[in-house]
Amino acid sequence: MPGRTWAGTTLDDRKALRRGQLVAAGLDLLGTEGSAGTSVRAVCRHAKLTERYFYESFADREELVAAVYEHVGEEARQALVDAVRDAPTPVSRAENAVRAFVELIVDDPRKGRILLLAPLTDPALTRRGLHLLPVFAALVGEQLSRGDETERRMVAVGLVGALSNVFIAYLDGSLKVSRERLVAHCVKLVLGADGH
Amino acid sequence: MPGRTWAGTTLDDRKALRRGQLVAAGLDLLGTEGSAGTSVRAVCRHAKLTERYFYESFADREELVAAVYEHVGEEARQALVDAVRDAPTPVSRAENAVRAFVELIVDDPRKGRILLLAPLTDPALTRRGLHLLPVFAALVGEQLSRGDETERRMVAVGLVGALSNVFIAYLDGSLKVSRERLVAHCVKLVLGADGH
DNA sequence: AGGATCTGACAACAGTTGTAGTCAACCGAG
DNA sequence: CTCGGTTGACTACAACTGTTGTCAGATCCT
Repeated sequence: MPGRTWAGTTLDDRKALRRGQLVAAGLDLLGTEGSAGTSVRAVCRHAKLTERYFYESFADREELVAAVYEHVGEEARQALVDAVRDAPTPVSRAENAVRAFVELIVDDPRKGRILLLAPLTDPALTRRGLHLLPVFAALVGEQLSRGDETERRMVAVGLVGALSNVFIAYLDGSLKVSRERLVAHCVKLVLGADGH
Repeated sequence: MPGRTWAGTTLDDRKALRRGQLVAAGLDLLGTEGSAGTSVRAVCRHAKLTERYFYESFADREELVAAVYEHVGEEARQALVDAVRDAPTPVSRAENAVRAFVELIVDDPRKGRILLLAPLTDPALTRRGLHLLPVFAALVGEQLSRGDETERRMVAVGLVGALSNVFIAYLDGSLKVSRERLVAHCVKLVLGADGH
């Protein structure tokens, strides 16, 4: 019972479409204007929809922000998984992963800002503890060869912090360096964190 | 011409005292409730003063936030300078510096949160580019022995990011580890960033 | 005691926020 | 053609924001 069709599309189709527009608008605003500029009204204006449709897809502002963050996070996770698969040596794995991530955030700095900055700046995300960095850190930690449980965890947390900071500096232009050199340095960080 | 004395204190004295109360209240709110909870009204409520006295000492909300941040930043800077002075070897310098910083933010996590998180989360600080981490990073960079200009800069940025992330994880309890071990690990990070 | 000065509570302004509701217009299936 | 689901513009609400202004009363010097 998807309801009767309308202009060739079912109601659910259009609803999903509108949801997509809202998420896209949220991604745009959160990635450029930042958290403060991402209000329900601003998102609706940006998506050229009215508030009514906002609450059709999201219970409140928080849900939208979470959806945007998870959307970007999933994209990044997928990119990393794809990059690491079929890479035989640890060195090539690190290189591929770093390169994939750099490509993602250079192609679209909004996503980098959302991934790295938003969880620190938006109450809706900090309140939920919605923080993918720990998740990535855990993944990294599993790859490490040396040390006991907490040792690996500390190393992973530090490594993720180092990478984040370097990326952020690169993103906002305060670290002027070629992309190749950025990648090379990050690879060195990743490798250095493990085997030393 | 300090004006006539009042209840034993001059006007300027009381004005400075009120300013102190406001900064203290701002520190408390910014370090616990975060940026969103640090409104002019909330600060005044917290300091048990009325808005009138707020604008007696600060032109606007931004000035208060900046004052709080600079207050905490100066405290940290002083603690680091004191810790490093009279430490002969690079190793003892690193150890003392890390220990001093940990003491500062363990004694009072509000200060850690302000120092590490606030510049990322509060528009009043990001807008001013008021970010002490780059300053610290620059200081660290000068201490490094190897590499050319940009190389040192990248290393310093990464190191500061690693330390920040470890501290933040420690602060919010997601990194459960003894203080001694935290210090030891951070020292290792600092030393490892340079001589490898 | 008189009078300048300082204090604190409070109101007012215009703005934005999240969230909910109303209502006329539209559209396509029967 | 008509009727009901769908749309979008709009208003309403209460809560908050930064900021400025008012005004009665307390305080202390002369």
